[in-house]
Amino acid sequence: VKISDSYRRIWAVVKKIPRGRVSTYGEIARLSGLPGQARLAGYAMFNLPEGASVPWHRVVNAKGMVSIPPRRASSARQRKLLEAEGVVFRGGRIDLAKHLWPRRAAR
DNA sequence: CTGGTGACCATTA
DNA sequence: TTAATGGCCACCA
Repeated sequence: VKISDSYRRIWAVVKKIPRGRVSTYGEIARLSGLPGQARLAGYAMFNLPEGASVPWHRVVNAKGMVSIPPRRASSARQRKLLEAEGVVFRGGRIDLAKHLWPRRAAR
């Protein structure tokens, strides 16, 4: 399996997300030095090696929702894992203002 | 090489 | 508020 350098950088950033917090694909891409490549971040999660110590479940889309197609088993698992960490879902969405990592700088 | 796909996103209507 | 649109780009047949 060919693993690109971009994947490694993305995974390294995802590892930094603290328990009980979440980040978005776009944020992860930006923090990985790959601005505008949110889709690549999603691809990197999809292609995670089994058993990798990467908290993939703490990455959601910009709307604060689980972005894995419901037909995939990991979709329900992601929500379960997050709730177990204290992340609150409200109508299928997470309040990013409260759980997003890193915190948005005041603008 | 070309074209289709996707665990995305900001903008516009 | 939701829905469509265009941009993004690695991967694969």
